[in-house]
Amino acid sequence: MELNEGKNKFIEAWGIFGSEWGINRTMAQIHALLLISAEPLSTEDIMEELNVSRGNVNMNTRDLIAWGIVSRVLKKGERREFFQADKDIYKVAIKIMNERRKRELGPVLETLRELKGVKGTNAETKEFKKIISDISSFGENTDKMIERMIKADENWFSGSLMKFLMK
Amino acid sequence: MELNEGKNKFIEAWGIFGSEWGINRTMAQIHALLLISAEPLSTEDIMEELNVSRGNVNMNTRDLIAWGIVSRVLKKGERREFFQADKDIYKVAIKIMNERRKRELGPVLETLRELKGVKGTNAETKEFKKIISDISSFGENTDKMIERMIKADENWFSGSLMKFLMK
DNA sequence: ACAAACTTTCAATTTATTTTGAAAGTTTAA
DNA sequence: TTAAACTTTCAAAATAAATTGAAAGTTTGT
Repeated sequence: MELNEGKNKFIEAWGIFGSEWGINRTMAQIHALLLISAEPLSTEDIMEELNVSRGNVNMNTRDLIAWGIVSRVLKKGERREFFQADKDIYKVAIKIMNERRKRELGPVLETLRELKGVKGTNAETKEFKKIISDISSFGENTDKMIERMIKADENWFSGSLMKFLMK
Repeated sequence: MELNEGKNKFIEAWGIFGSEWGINRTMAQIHALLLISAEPLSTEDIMEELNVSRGNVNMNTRDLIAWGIVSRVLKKGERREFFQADKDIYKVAIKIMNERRKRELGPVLETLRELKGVKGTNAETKEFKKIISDISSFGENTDKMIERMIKADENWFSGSLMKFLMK
């Protein structure tokens, strides 16, 4: 397979994968493009490569930066900004997990905590409180686990425990 | 908080959470409703409770069943079918992970394997092959890890390793 | 201060996804 | 076999999400 065909296939696959997981397709494609690009790319490079508008590139690069997996870089003698993806895929995975933890898990855990305060002692209420409590514990544990992964040594994910788990 | 208000809040929260992760909102809401329901529910019960059409309930209950987290049950003396969710949240999490692994991770890993076959020895190609190889390893490891979790003792997730990880 | 170079915003449009609901299909009991 | 009870399908409609692109905003060099 030729390099160019390969690049296109990767960008396409990454876009589909992202959209299956609730991530905007173009954002995933920009991420893919930056991952496989040796040099940082400008807004115009991305527009051209993916055939999307300036506004779209602007919004999605901002999002990628907010996720902490893409950074702006400046080239000397160049006025405009370039974008560059973090190529350490373990770090990227950790950051994505952590962002989703904060943005999406957080609010649901908050709701679950409230729901534990539902009043009543009849069978129906007990059933409700039981499942809410179960889901809440599970969620809180998952949350803590991810939090610990982040706080731990940066190498945790590629380190010994991970290796043991994935052996 | 009253039970009914609590139920509604849970259904709403679960629906939002699902949709953030690429799961159709109604499907997540039906799942939520079944999770907190002491008795199995019929199609009509669900239609009424969530204000959605018969076709919608039919499609989404089928999906939930395909995911292995909801089952059909028959009540004696009743013609129609009822639906019931698996209330063991650990099992549910494992099943969801496994389904997503098969459906979504699988295809992307397949593509990555193909992409390793890209030809060329120049710097650009090497860069490409390096990142593809990294992503591929990471993906294959994640895949294997989940697979092992499934195959292992059913109690794995609530068992000692999990407890250690989440301590 | 000016204007060129560049970035950001957002209302309007396009595209994608979800939902509806009525018709077709199936099962059951008599 | 018939009809009532129930389930499934799917084209059309409704809704939600992503995208465009031009105008507004900002920064930089002279």
